[in-house]
Amino acid sequence: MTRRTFHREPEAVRQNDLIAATLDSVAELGLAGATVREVANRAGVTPGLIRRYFDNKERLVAAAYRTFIADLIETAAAGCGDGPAHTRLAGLIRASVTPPVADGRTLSIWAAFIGTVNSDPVMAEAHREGYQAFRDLIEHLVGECLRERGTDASQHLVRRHAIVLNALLDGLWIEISMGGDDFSSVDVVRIALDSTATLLGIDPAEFRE
Amino acid sequence: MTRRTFHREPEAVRQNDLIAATLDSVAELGLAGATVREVANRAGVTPGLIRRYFDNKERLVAAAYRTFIADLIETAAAGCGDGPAHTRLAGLIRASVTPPVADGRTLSIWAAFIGTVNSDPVMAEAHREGYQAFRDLIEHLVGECLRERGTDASQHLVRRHAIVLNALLDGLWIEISMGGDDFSSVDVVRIALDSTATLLGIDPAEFRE
DNA sequence: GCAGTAATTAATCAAGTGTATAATTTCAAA
DNA sequence: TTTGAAATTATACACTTGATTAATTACTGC
Repeated sequence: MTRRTFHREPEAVRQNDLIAATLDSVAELGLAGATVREVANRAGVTPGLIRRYFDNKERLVAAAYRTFIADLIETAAAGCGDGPAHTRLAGLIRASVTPPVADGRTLSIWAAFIGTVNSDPVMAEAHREGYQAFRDLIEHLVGECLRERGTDASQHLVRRHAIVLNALLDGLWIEISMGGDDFSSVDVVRIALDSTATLLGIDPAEFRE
Repeated sequence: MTRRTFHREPEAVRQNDLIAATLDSVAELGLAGATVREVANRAGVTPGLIRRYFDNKERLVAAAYRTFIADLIETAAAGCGDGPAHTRLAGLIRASVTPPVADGRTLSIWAAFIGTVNSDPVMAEAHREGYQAFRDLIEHLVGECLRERGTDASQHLVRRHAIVLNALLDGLWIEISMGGDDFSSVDVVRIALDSTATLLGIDPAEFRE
């Protein structure tokens, strides 16, 4: 009986592979399906190896969540591009309501993780970090946007607008990703942009890039 | 050695107790913590009994989800009261962003369940039912509201407004329930009502009940 | 009070879980 | 080519899980 052959990988690569395999497992099988053996199989590796890269399964899952959230925000933020603030904000919104940010797989992973936040302090911390980052990004853009057009941009108002806009984007993202409605006939990007403009008191025409 | 004493309960009562125990478990320990034994303990019952009321654990969890969603929507809808449509809509909004609809426990349960929807067809169906109900409720109220004030209430426009409003409420609900921000200084109800009025093109003053 | 039915308990099972460790294999350096 | 350290596999263990079944108990109708 011969052992299976294997080849070594740099630490960073193996970690990434394991994290990717974890996210795949969570997306397809739910958090309960992301067992050590399942993850190892998907990574083309033996279960025992996981322990060499992560102290325990909890750490692996937490690391996967951090990576997932960071990538998600980065992808959304990449839609900003550069230019005037209202263009960057529009880009962020567009990115938030279209794939790959808004899609079923992403929502599945997000929801699975969110469900643990309340009962798992480690996950709660990982969540708080990522969430704060997105909120700050929006608040910053909204502030710049208002200042750009010379309207009232007091801290209080900016914060208020950021809360509402953030909520709207979260909600739209969920609705779209869930896929329950048929948005085929409706232009979700248009809806998102027009609603944002209405909420911020901006002429919608300027938001259509 | 004597057995522990017990007393019989009507079928409906035991089922409710088991479902309530399941929801408590999910809220405090996450879905993974809602084991047959944990649920039985909380219900003051022996694990084996569960199988007399539910074919298997999956059914129990699905039943718990249905009950949870139905109660949640009912609670929110109860905020409507009666009167003119815009008053009822305002009531629904208020109820959606304040306890007991908007609170950490509710969000925890919701998130835990949502995380299973993608990988579990039974849960997916249970989810679709509840979600549709809330969406229909909003769409109906929005339509009535627009017709009430004589503005354009075409099916297309009503649907569009319902999508946006539903998203906004979902997002606000999540933000508030999550509790990350300190909404102590801000009046969330006010924010929700004003935003809705702005989106629907209604005078915010009429929305402050 | 008594008997019978059905709810409930208790005990057990096989399967799957995360973890630990020793035996192997790879690969880079000498 | 050889050697040694580190990555990887293989195996095993203790525990938890959901499920099953027989023994007991509580309650209902007579």
